[in-house]
Amino acid sequence: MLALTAKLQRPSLHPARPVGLSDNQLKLFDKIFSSQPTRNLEPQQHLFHEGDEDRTIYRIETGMIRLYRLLSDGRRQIISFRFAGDVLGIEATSRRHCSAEAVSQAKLQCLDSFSAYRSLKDEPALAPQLVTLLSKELDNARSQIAVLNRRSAIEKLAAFILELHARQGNRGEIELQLSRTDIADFLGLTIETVSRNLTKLRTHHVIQLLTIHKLIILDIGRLQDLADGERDDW
Amino acid sequence: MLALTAKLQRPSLHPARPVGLSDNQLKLFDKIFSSQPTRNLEPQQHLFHEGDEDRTIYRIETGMIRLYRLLSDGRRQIISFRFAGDVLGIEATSRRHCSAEAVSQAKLQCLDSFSAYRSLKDEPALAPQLVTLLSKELDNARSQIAVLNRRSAIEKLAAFILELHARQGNRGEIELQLSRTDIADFLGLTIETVSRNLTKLRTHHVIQLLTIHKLIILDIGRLQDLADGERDDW
DNA sequence: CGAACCATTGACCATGATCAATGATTGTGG
DNA sequence: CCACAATCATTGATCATGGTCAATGGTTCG
Repeated sequence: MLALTAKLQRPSLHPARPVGLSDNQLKLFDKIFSSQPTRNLEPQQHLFHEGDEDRTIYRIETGMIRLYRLLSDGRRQIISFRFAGDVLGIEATSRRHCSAEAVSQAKLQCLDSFSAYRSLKDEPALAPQLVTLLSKELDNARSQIAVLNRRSAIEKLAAFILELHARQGNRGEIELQLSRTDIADFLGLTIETVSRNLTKLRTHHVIQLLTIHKLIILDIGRLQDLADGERDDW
Repeated sequence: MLALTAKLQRPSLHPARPVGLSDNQLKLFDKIFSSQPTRNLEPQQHLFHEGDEDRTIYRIETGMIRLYRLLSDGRRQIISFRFAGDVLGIEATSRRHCSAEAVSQAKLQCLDSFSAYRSLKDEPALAPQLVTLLSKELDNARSQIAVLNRRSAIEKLAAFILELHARQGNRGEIELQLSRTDIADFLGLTIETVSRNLTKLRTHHVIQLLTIHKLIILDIGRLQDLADGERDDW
């Protein structure tokens, strides 16, 4: 999921532990994934649904995927956004725990779990790496638990922007391929609250909105303070 | 973590996927854990802290453990409560992601990760089981993400009580070994809100409080409805 | 160009946090 | 064993945050 370069002990949307793999781990996975078929997804197309029995493991080559669950009242909780290099679906035991849907056009490498477990026999070094991968996802999920609770809308949003910023290589312009609804469903807010707080950041010259889906950070220190819950009584 | 028997699609505190292991999985783990040393913890004693480098894996024999993280403002987010049979700490990669502390007196079996990975060589069937175990924790964490967000205090509390009830074998009396602060830190509420909503449940004859740490469910249907967000405008 | 969708803004309201006081329970030392 | 302190829980009053409803403005696509 998204990584964030943040001070230690400061709860961020996700502390700096990306789900992706280190270089030598990548090599092993490359070897396994390389001979596998790929799959292309159009925006809004589903990869799998909550409850599905399929157990394919995917690695994102390009594009962006959202994982989500539907709540009883029809609301959608986005669990995580996943990017190129991330691995999806190792966690499926008998059924999918959540749905996966393309945000942007995406290309994925597919690996059925039988092949994966066969590979485990030839390649025992793979097991600890699977554990590592899952551990990072778990860490990630737990970070979000710590974040979603009892943090104000502005804190969540500031942290989210910083996260995207870090994830996109700290470049000046930040691409929001996401709709306001996506952001809201991820942060556990309404679109109105997201919109209002973006405006607040804008009018206080912390960010600048170039278009609806593109923004620049003007005052990253301020943004960091906000994400950390430092009080600013504007 | 806690398991909850709830209708499908109805978000519960945790859908019915307990972290514990199935019988034949237990046998394998028994074999590995059996020759290992144990450790006893007094209430409020820590097993490990966030950031620690130790990578021991534990299985709870008796007692109750809470996993938590500290937020920058000093607040504590309880990630999960763990009971007898649950396994802790497989997810540690280089450092602990969260702290573990005994709620009640607890006895744990310890397994250092070197032994675990050595066992993996002799026992290749173990790897998928480790994955399963972690997957369940991940599922669990994600369930809590879906739950903590945008659910009212009464929904959270009702679901929590049902969870404890299921976890304690659906017996009449429910033991709350936890303080109000524990509950609040788990559900992302304040102790005042927890207290007020317990009172609300009490005055509407949904539960009865025997002592501060013991309660009976009087109207489980009502409680279920509340947990599911069915509107009751008392 | 118009329709459909998405985002913004405003007014109002409900929920739960905060501050504060009182009651209950637990633990400790005389 | 009681008395006192300390901790924990309950209850009340007030307030702020963010949700809801509603209207308007922008963007995109056929």
